[in-house]
Amino acid sequence: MSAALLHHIAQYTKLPAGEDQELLNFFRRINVNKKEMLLEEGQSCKTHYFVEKGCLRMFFLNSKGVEQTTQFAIENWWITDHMAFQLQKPASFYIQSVEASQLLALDFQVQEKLFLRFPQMESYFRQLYERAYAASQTRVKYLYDLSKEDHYRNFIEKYPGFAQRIPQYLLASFLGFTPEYLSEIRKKHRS
Amino acid sequence: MSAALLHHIAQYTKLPAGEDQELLNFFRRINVNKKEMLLEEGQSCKTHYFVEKGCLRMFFLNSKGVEQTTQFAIENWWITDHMAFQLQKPASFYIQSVEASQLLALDFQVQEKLFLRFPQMESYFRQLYERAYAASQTRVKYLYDLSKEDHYRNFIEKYPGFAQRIPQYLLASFLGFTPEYLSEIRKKHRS
DNA sequence: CGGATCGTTGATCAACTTCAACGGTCGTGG
DNA sequence: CCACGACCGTTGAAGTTGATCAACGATCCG
Repeated sequence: MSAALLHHIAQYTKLPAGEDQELLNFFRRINVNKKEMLLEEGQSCKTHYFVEKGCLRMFFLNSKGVEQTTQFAIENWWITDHMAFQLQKPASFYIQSVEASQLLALDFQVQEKLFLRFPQMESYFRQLYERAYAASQTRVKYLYDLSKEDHYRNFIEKYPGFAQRIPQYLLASFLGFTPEYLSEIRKKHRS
Repeated sequence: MSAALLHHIAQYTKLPAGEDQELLNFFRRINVNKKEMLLEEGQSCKTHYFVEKGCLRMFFLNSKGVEQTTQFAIENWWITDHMAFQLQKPASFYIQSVEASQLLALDFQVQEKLFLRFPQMESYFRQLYERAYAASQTRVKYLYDLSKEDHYRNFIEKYPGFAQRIPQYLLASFLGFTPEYLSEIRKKHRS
């Protein structure tokens, strides 16, 4: 049980043997159904989520009031509104389950205690954030460089199968264009 | 001397007293003139740069062969191609000085020794990357939400003065549009 | 079975790019 | 210290990309 997180941590750092359960005690276990809201804009963001099973998404309401998805989190991904989490300020994003999901939750106050008790976790998160930031640099590069159509092609090539896992309007929202335009691209792509 | 980095670190973590010089020995001091290249696409990216004084920029060549600036680094900022740095793979970005600059350089191999000798530096970088990633989430939000014109307005409001420090074509490149269009926006903005 | 939600299609429209041309200024060599 | 060339910012016309709006059919779920 709960092997997912421990296995993930083991890829980055070596934890002391026999203390798995004590480590897991720092986390809350959460189960959610489809379309449950885990965070809403304006709320305080107390929690960092690890997805054991399922899929979450992060989005915000853009200046026209339309939901704009900025991130998905599937198995073995962490997700939160980091600006709100770190500074303990009101969130500017929503987090919602796309599918029924099993999560582990790490609360802000608990995190500091976790680092004191397991210094290896500081190293784990250092490496995790470093990678997340690196991925973000790459993503910004794509956002600058790729046309909407190339963005679509790049996505389905990089994450084959995932496009089938989510409704099409969410994919359009994530890729940054309208469902109508996605429809047009797909038509062109088929023929 | 070199107070800038120590002062920056002190904002995130407490270093042991009297060991400043030993800490600084892990870094190389570098001075560059205007427009010197510190990293080029395809090279291995060995170094993480801290700007004590001056300004660097990161850019890539887009699919049309045009330089696309993705990041500036001024005083007290760190900069590197993180994907290439972490994985020690060929860089996909260029790093170039915008002004004559004083830098501190932390090399990849040295970094691991630094963490062993000064565990607080692991915490410093964990917090730094966490903030960088948070800022990146906010940036992606802007990239999705703001029109090019709003992007310009938002930038000069958030970083007053910086727009005067760099040539206009670099600002246009960073904001993701053509110098011609920036010119048009500025005209509209004046009147 | 019925209503709401989702994907598709086509027409019109706005934002931004591209291209070409011109004037100003900066810095470098003579 | 001057003159020349290269680079930079601006302007306007024409062209693209992708958004918006409205309408329709399909499908999912209660």
